[in-house]
Amino acid sequence: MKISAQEEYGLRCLVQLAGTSKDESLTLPQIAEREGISQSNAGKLMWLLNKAGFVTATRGTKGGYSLSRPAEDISLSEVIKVLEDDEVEAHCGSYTGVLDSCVHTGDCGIRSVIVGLHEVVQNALSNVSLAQLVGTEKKVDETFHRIQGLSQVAMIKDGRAVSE
Amino acid sequence: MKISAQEEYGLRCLVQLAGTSKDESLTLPQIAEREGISQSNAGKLMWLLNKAGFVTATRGTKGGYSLSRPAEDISLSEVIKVLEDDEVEAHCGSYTGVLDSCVHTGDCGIRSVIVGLHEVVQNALSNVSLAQLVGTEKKVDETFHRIQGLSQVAMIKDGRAVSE
DNA sequence: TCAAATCTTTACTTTTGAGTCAAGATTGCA
DNA sequence: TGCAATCTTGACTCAAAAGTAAAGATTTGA
Repeated sequence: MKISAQEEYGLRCLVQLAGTSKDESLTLPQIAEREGISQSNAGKLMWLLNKAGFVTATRGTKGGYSLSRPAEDISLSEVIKVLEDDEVEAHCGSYTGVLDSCVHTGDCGIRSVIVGLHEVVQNALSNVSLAQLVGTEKKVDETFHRIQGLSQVAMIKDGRAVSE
Repeated sequence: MKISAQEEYGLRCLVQLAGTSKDESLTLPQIAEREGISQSNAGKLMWLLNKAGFVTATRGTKGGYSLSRPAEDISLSEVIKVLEDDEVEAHCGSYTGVLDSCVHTGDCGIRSVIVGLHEVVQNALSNVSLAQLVGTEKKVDETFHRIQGLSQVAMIKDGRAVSE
């Protein structure tokens, strides 16, 4: 379970914009420099984010990119959904080994794990907004640890999960 | 955020063993056939799982693989930790763009997300055992949805997260 | 209108992960 | 002992993701 380069860099570019005052915009060279990536790469990412409606691009002198919506209203789950390139829906069609379709037809425990995991991740991400990533680590840490703690408690109280 | 081929197939091979009666073992050709992957690929995966101590391998005629511990005692979080090839600890050393180290030194909101996400996933997985994956989808679904529901409730009650 | 600044798009190259192959080592059985 | 079944290991090939490059399109301002 790993975040892809596209997800990470794309998110970072958005956070740069979120940290820029509302009436200003950032150009491709600026974004590239601030994130330590090439201008070409930044260009591709911003193109994706523009297509998805997160940013507005203006061409010509004095052009650049800015967020289309307030950073507070953009949740990470939306962003990641756009930046990740495969859908969970299609899962049974990938990882089919040497065959055309997955050997596990019908009732499949693995599938549940994949889907369940994706839900857990999306749920966690839906509780964090772009705006929260601008400042220090504290706010984010707090959010995740709250989710963390509660799940833990639930599992212990329930008791069945691990020792079933 | 995506599960790798190694994680998926490795897990599936283990589930095959978990579904085999305690005194029996499965050979490489058997595992490969049941999961629809090549024998070579299965060999590599089982070698990893053997090295990590999840399975015991016996060579020679009548040999094969079997679980080293009861399936009920093996949690998915342990398994995934072994099958995923990069550590979260090393995160700031990957995705450094064209530079040698990440441009975000010190206090970094992105890092929190990566680490927090990993914790959420590991926590969810620690509540599912190999044994639970053998049967139908129901048990797994239940577990994940329980985690899901509780996080959701917590966020709503708290209220700050999304609309801060 | 023209040139400079900027985004857009497609094609190409590089890198990394996935998968295969083949030779080697160990065990059981006749 | 010797052969057949089985796991082990490292090198190799292939495919997909990541990143780069270059030509094109749009806007602003002189």
